[in-house]
Amino acid sequence: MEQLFAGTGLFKRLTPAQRKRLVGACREKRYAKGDTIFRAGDPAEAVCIVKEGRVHLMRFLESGQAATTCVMTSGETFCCLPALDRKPYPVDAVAAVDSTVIRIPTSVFHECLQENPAFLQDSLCLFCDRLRGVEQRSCMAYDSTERRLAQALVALSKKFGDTIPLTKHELAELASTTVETTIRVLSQLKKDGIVKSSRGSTTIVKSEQLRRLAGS
Amino acid sequence: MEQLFAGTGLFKRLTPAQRKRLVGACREKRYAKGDTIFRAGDPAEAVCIVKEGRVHLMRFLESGQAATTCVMTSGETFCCLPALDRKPYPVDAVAAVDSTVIRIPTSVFHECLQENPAFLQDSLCLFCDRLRGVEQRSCMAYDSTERRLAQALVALSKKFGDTIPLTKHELAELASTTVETTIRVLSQLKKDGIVKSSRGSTTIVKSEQLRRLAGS
DNA sequence: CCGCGAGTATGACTGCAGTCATGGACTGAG
DNA sequence: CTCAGTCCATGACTGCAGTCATACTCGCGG
Repeated sequence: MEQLFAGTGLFKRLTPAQRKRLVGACREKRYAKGDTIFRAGDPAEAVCIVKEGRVHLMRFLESGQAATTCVMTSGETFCCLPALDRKPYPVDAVAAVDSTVIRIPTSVFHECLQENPAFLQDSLCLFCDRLRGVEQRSCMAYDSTERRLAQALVALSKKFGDTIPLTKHELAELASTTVETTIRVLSQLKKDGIVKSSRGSTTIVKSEQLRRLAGS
Repeated sequence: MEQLFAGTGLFKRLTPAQRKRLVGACREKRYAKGDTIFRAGDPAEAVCIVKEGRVHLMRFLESGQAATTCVMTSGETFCCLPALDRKPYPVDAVAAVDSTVIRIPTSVFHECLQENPAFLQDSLCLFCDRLRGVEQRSCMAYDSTERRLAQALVALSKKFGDTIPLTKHELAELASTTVETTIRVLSQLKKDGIVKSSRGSTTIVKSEQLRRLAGS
C-alpha cells in the first residue's frame, strides 16, 4: 500500500507523517466489471487509486452516446481535481473489468495540501500538464476518425504496450466514434499490416506508421 | 495600471511589495490588427494582460485550418500556464483588432509564485476551473455545428453583451467550422428570430432559446 | 471615380462517417 | 449440449457539413 503513494509522483513530497495519515485514512473497495464507482455530479468524497484492474472515466454526450475520456490502470490516481477544488466529480467512473480501488477521503487529502506548499506546487505542476494534454486533445476532436483512432491506440500503447486489451466497443468510445466505423478503420489498418486484431484485443505491428497516421 | 492587477482575481492576494514589483517590471506594447503577439512553441517570456483591444488565442489544426480557442478582451490575463510550468506557449496569440498588451516577465511572475503560497493556491484554483472548462468544451466538439455555434454565441455574450462584434469568419473559427456553414446556420437562426446579424456583428435577440439550442 | 479586398450570401456537389439491418463466431451459464 | 449474450464483421442507405464556384455589397485608398 505504502508504495502506491511513493510511486505516484504527486505524493512524492509528502512528509512521512502525512503519508502515514493518508495510508491510515484510506479504504479499499472492490468493484465488479460494469459497476459504477461514482457518477458525474456526485460530491467528491474520495481521491481514488486503481490498485488492480481497469477503470474508465466517461462522459455522456448530449446525443446520449458515451465517450471515454481516460483509461486508468494499476497504480494510477484519478479525481484529484474534485478533491482540490471541492466541486463534484465531472465524469462517471466505471470499472471496465473487476477492479480494486483505494479511496482516500477528500478531507485528508485537502489537509495535506493546506499544510504542505511543496505538495501544493506538485499539484499545480500536475495540472499544468493535464491542461496542456486536454487542450491538445480537444483539437484532435476535429480530425478524421482514422486519426483519432490512431491517436487513441498510440496513447494506449504507452500504458499497455503493443497489445491493447480493449474491445472494439471500448476503442470506439475512446475515439468518440461508433463500433462499426472503428471496425472498418481497423480492418483497413490490418490490411496495411499496421495492426493485428482479435477478439478483445488489438496489437500494434508497425508503431512507426501508426504514429505517423496519428500525426506527430 | 495598478487596478489591472487589483481587478484580476489571480493577483488579489499578492503582497503590496510584490504587486509593486510586477508593475515595475511590466512593459506595454501595441499591436496592429492581424499582428502575431507570439506563436505556439515560442519560449514563454511573458504573462500578458489585454489593456485595450481584442486578442485571439488560436491553434492550427493538422488540416491547416485555424481554430480560435479563446477570445481575450480588456482586462483579461492570458498565458499564465506557460509562466507556471516554464514550457513554451501552446497556442498562437493574434491581435484581432488594434490592441495594447501589458507584458509581465515570466521570471518575476514565477518569483512571486515561489514566495507566496496564497498566490500559489489561487493559481491552482484558477487551473481547476480552466481544466473543468476545457474538459467540458472538449465534449462539445462532437455536437452539431448548430449547437457549437450556439454555445460560442452564448459564451461570447458573457463578454460582449447581446451584440457580439465578431465577423462571421471569426465566429466560424470559434465554432471550428467554415464561414459558409456559419452563415447558413445564422441565417436559419435569423429566420427563427433568435438572432439578428449585420456586417461584422451578430446580435442575440432571444437568449433563452439560444441557450436551449446550446444545451444547458 | 474606380478598383480592390473583405465580408456576406447562396447554390451545387461530394464524401465521410453515422445508422440500420443482418449474420457469424466465440464464450459462459445452466 | 443448448441457448443467450457479447463481440466482430459487412453491406446498404442517408445526412450533415465541407468544398468549390459565383456574386453582391460595402468601405477604403489612390
